[in-house]
Amino acid sequence: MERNVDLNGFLENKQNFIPHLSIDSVIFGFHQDQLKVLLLRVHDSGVWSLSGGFVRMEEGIDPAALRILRERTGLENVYLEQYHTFGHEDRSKKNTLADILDFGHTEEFRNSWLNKRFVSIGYYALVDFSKVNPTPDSFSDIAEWFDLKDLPPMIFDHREMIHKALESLRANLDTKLVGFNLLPETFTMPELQSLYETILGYPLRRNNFQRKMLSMDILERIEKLYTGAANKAPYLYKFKAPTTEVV
Amino acid sequence: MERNVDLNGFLENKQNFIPHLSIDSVIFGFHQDQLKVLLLRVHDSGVWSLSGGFVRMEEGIDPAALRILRERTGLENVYLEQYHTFGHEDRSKKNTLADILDFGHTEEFRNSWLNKRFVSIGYYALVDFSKVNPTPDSFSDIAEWFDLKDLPPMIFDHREMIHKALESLRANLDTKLVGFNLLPETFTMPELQSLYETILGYPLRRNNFQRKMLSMDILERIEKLYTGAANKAPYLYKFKAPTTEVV
DNA sequence: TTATTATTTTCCCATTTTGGGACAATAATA
DNA sequence: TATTATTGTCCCAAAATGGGAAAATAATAA
Repeated sequence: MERNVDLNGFLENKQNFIPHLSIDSVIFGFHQDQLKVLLLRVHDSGVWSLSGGFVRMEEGIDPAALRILRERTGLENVYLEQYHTFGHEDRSKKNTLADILDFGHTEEFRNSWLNKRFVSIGYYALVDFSKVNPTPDSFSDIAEWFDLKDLPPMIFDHREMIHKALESLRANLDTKLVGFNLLPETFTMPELQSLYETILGYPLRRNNFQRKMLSMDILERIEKLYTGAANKAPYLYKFKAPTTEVV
Repeated sequence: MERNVDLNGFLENKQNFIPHLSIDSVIFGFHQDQLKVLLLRVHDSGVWSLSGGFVRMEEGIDPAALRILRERTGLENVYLEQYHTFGHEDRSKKNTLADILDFGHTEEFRNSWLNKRFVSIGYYALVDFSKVNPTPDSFSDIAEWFDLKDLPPMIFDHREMIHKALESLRANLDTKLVGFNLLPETFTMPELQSLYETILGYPLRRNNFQRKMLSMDILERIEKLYTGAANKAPYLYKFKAPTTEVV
């Protein structure tokens, strides 16, 4: 079956990518009290993948990760962190592109550098959900947010990559104060608490959470936010330090 | 100048290594109250390097790291942790092997896959200093321990790799309790404290350190150690959990 | 105008953890 | 038996955390 898949010279490696090496980014967002990841659907399949790409021969891996991220989200300044490199010998043998994509040039694909074993450098990105413009790549037709607790079937070992990224995010949450990158410029204390609870996976006490956050002297209190609800209006805060930190 | 360097078919990549990808391990040891790293001297040069190697086409990166470690130390079960992947576009452009090694087949080397740009996966290993049998590889003639505070000139970006490994070790010291892998089977409390102080780089209080260690219920108190010194003999301890954890 | 309701914010006290000084124990030597 | 150099233990103050309760307040209902 012939499908309208444009691989932009990928098969011939016209862009001179490093072979056997890829980059995959877990793009985290926060929306409606849920932690989300941006996934790409492999062309006309039920299988999804992380935002990934390759490293050009003269390109650093951090710039490559930022480039890929820019292409998938439209964002320039993103909090990006390299968390682990995945290199199990069989990691790209299950749910391969060749298994999924049965477009015209399958034979050509099977023999191409794309269908070889890959070691993948894992990054995770923290973005403001509302600012992202999800854009599919050459291998996918849809870019969509998924709830972390309700992931679709995924290519290769991408599910484990997400799992490990979340572990790393949790470990960095308190030390590197990265959570703010998932929120808009201003936010309320309950919103911030919900973010923390969602990432950590367990509830926190309002009083103690607020005490801890305020004691760190990293938040600036703006005005109150009147939502129209029949209760006390929460304060808006903004993060004092620049919220985006690029690798 | 012709030198007796045996590259074991490296130049022709007879072992079918993944190109542009390497593994480097920072091997930490602890000796005479000093944190040490095992370095290899590039053949007949004053430049040293980490224990490194390449990944075979059908080999996972963790097994590859263990294989390299085994070759350099003679140890089978080592605590090994992947901490960062280094992929700056220029990282292998300064202090290159080609600059250092001017052995006969320089021209062949300059054109070989070895002289290309490499992305390197960084691991660090924690070993019992006394059990290591330092062994050079094809590119080096001596393997030697260096004090972390007195490092020699190093190839590529290996100095930064060590620095970042130490940062990672420090961050993991309390959470993963990895320090014990640097000590022999049994050790005294002052020895353990010295290890912690050396890694962290600042002094700790005896009383509080002991209280903390004992409260974790991870140490088994053995008999006393009589050294002949004119003072109270310290207890020997051993770590309850298995001290080696392989990636 | 006043009570009610749903939240947010603050306060306070008990408990736990940590900081840090002092003392007790002890192995060899004088 | 006293001395010396460590190691091991104890204790109290200070700080951090756990957790309940009260105060504040924005809209609505009476």
